[in-house]
Amino acid sequence: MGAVKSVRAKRMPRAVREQQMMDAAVQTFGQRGYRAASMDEIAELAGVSKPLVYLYLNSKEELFTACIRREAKALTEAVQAAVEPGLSADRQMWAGLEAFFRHTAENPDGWSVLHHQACTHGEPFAAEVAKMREEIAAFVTGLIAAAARQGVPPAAHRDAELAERDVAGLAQALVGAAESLAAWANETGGVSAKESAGLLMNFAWTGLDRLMRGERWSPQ
Amino acid sequence: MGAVKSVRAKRMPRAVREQQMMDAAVQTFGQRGYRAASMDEIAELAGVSKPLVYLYLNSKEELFTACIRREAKALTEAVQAAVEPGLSADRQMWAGLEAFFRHTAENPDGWSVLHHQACTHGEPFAAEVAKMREEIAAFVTGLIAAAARQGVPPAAHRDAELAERDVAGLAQALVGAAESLAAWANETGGVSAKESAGLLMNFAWTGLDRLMRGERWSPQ
Amino acid sequence: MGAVKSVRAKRMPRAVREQQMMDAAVQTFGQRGYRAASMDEIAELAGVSKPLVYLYLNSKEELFTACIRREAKALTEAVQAAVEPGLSADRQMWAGLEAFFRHTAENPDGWSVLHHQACTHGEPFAAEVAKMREEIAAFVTGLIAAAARQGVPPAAHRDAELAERDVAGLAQALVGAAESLAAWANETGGVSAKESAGLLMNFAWTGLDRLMRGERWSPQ
Amino acid sequence: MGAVKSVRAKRMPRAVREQQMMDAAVQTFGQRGYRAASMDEIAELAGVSKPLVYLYLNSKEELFTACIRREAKALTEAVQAAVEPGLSADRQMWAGLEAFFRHTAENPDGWSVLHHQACTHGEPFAAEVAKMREEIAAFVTGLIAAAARQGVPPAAHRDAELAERDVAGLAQALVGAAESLAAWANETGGVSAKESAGLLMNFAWTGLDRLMRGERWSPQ
DNA sequence: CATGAATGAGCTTTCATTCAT
DNA sequence: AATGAATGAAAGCTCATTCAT
Repeated sequence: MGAVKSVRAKRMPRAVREQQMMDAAVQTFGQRGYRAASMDEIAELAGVSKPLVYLYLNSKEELFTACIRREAKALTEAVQAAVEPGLSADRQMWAGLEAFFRHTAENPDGWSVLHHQACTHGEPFAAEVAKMREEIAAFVTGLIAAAARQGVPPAAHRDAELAERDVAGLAQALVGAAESLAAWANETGGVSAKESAGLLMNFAWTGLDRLMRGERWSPQ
Repeated sequence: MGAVKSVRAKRMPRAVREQQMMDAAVQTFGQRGYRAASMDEIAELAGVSKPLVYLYLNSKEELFTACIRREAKALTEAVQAAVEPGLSADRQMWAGLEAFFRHTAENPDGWSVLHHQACTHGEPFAAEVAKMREEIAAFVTGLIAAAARQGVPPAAHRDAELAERDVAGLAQALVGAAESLAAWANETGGVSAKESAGLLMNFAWTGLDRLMRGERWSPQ
Repeated sequence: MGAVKSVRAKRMPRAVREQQMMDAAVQTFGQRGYRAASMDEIAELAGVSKPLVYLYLNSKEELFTACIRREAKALTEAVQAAVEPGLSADRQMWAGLEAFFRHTAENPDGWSVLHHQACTHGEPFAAEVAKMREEIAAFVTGLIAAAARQGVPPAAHRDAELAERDVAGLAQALVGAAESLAAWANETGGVSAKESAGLLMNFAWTGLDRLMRGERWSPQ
Repeated sequence: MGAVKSVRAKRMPRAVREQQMMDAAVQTFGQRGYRAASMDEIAELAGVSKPLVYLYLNSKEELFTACIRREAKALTEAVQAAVEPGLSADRQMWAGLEAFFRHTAENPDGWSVLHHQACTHGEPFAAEVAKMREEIAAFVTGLIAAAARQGVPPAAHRDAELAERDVAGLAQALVGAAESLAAWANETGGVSAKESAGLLMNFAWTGLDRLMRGERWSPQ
C-alpha cells in the first residue's frame, strides 16, 4: 500500500512527473529519514534520472520542503474538511481527531515525513518544519479556544478563563497525544481511526471540559 | 547551558574521557540528529582526536547506543526516584510528571536524543531505541493500571474495567502528550516543570479519573 | 612498457572507461599488492575520479576480483590457443610453456596480480584467487596425465602408472617451476620465451618422460 | 602448532621478549600478510604493549625485516645442516630437499613470510626479500654446478657444459618447483617431506642428470 | 622494564550535484 | 523532455607511531 509504481514511462507532462517524484520522495524520506534518503534512490523509485529530479525540484532540500508542504496541506485539509462548523465543540473535535487518525493511517509515509522528520534541527529547512507544526498547533488551539468559549456558561467565565498560554500548552499536549497514539496505532495494527479518536476523546475531552468549567486538579 | 567545556586537558583517565566523549556525543546527536552528526564534530567538541573516540567507543553506532542507554537510564531514574510508592495514584503521577518535565528541561540534548532521534527507522540500533520507548510506556501503563485498581470503588468495577489495550493506548497518549509538552515548554521558555505537570494533570488526569469510574464519552 | 596512458579524455562510453580502470588497477595491484594499492592511485592512473571507479566497479574487492578474472582468462586463453590438440604430448607441453612465458613476459603486471597477489590469505576474495590457481593446476595436470597415457607403451603400464596424487604434485611442481622461471626471466631480462620453455622442457620433460616409463629415482 | 602462547609474564630479559615478539610477528605476518598485519595484533599476541615492540624493534618495517632474516637463516641452516659434503650430488640434493620440505612443513608461518610475502614489491624492504631469494637460489645454483662438475665424465665435458645462465635458470626453476610443492603439500596435508623430496627428485633430477650429460630436448 | 593515553595521516566509501548531449 | 557521464567534498574508520609516567 502506498508503494510507488516504477514503470518507466517516457515523455510525461511535467506536472505528472513532479507528482511521481514527490511520491517517491515522500516514500523514501518517510522510510529512511532525510539524511539517509539518497537522491539516487528517489530518482530510481520515481523511474526517472537524477538530473530530471534536479531540473524539476532543484535540490534535496527543496524537494524535502515540497514534500513537507504537500503532506501538511493534505493532512490539514483532511482534518478541516471533517470539521463541520455547525457542530458542537466536542463533536468537532471528535470529527477532527477521527479524520486525523484516518488520514495518517492511510498515508503512513507522508505522516512519517511530517512527524518523525520534524526533528531535524540542524537542517536548513528546520524553519519550514517548525512552521508546519505551529500551524497545526494553532488550528487545534483555535478549536480548544472555541470550545472553551462555547461550552462554558457565562456565569462561570471569570474563574474558568484559561490563560492563553495554557490553551497553547493544551494544544501541544493534545497534538502530542494524537501523534503518539497514531504512531502506536499504526505499529500495533488493528486499531481503527474511530477507536483511536474515541480513546483520545475519553482521555482528553473530559479533562478539557472540566478545565473549561473552572475545575482544577492540584497537588494536595 | 549544557555546552561541553572543550578545554583540551591531556592524559586523563579513561573513564573521565569516556564521559567527556559521551557528553559531546549527546550534545551533537541531540542538536544535529544521528546521521547529520559527524564523528569529527563530536571528537572536536570532546577535545580529543577521532581515533580516541573509536578506541574507547568503537563505532558511531555503539556510541549512539551508549548515549541512548545513558540518557534513558538517567531519565528513568529521575522519574522513578520522584514517585514515592506510598502516595495516592494521582500524587504519584503528578510527582512523576514533574520529575519528567524537570529532567528534560535540565537535559535538553539528552532528551532530544531520546525523543527526536527515536525515529531513526532504518538504522541498526532502532531496536535499542524502540526498547527504551517500550520501557517508558510500560512504566506509565503500570501507573495507570495501578491508579485504576486503586482509585475505583469495587462496586463500579465491572463496568469501568478498562481493556488492557485501552490502557496501553492511554499510556501512549500520555507519553506523547508529555513529550510534546516538554518540547514546547523547552522551546517557549518560562514554563516551569511544575506548571507543565499541573497542566497535563488537569488535561489528562480528570479524564483518566472519569474513565476509571466507567464514564465514557461517545459521539452523541 | 605497459604503462597506462593517463590522457584525461572526457565523456567516454562506459565500456571503454571500465577497461581503462581495469588496466590501471592491474598495473597498480601488480606493482603494489592488494593492500598497498590505493583506490586513489588507481583512479588517478586511470585518469578518472574515484567515485567513477566505485560507480562502475563497486568496491576495491570487486575491482580486484574483476582483475583476477580478466587476467586469468587472458592467460588461460593464450596457453590454450597455443596447444594444438593434434601434436604429441611433448610438443603440446612445449607450445603451452612457450605461450605461457611469452604471455607473462608481455603482461608482467597481470602476471604479478595472478602470481604474487595469489597469496592474500586473509582477504575476502581468497577463494577467487585459489580457484584460479586450481584451474591452472588442473589444466596442467590434464596435460601431464594425457602425456602419460599417450607416451607410455602399454606393456609398461602397470608398473609405470602414476598415482593420481603424484600427478597433481608434479603439476604443482611444474607450475611453480614455470612461475619462478618466468619471474626470473622477467627480472633478468634477455631471456626469451623460447629459451625459458626450452630450459624447462629440458629440466622437467625428461624427468616426466622417465617417470612415465616407470623409472624412479630413489635414495640409495 | 606454532601458536604463540600469550601468557603475559612480566619482567623478562630483553632477548626473550624479543623472541616472543618475533614469534608473534612471524605468525601474524605469515597469516595476514605484511600490510594486513597490524602492530596492535602483534603486540597483543606477544603479550606486550605496543610501545615495547617499538622500543625493541623500532618499526613495522624493521620488525618485518628481522622476521625475514630470522626465518631465512633458520631455513638455510636447516638445509645446509642436512647436506653432508661427502655425499654424491644426487644424495646431497635429496637430503637438502627433504630438509627443506621438513622445515617448511614444521614452520608454516615462517615459510609463508619468506614465500608469500616475498612479493611485496612496493614495500621498502623489497631489497631485503630479494636478497634472501638470491641467496637461496645461489646456494642451489652451487649444488647444481657441483653436481654438474662431479657427475659428468670428463670426456663429455665440452659439449655438456651448461651455460652459467642456464644453471641459474635451472636453480630458479628448481626453487620454484620446491616452493610450489611445499605449499601444495602443506595445504593438501598428508604428504610427507620424504614423499615431496622423492617426487621432486624424480621430476627434476633425471632431467638435470641428462642435461649434464649433454642430452637436450628440442622442439622437432 | 613497561605501559596507558593519544594522534596525524590515510583509507574505502558515499552523496549531492552538474555537464554535455 | 530527458539522460549517461562525471566529480568535489566529506564521512566513518584504521593504523603506525609517540609521549609522559
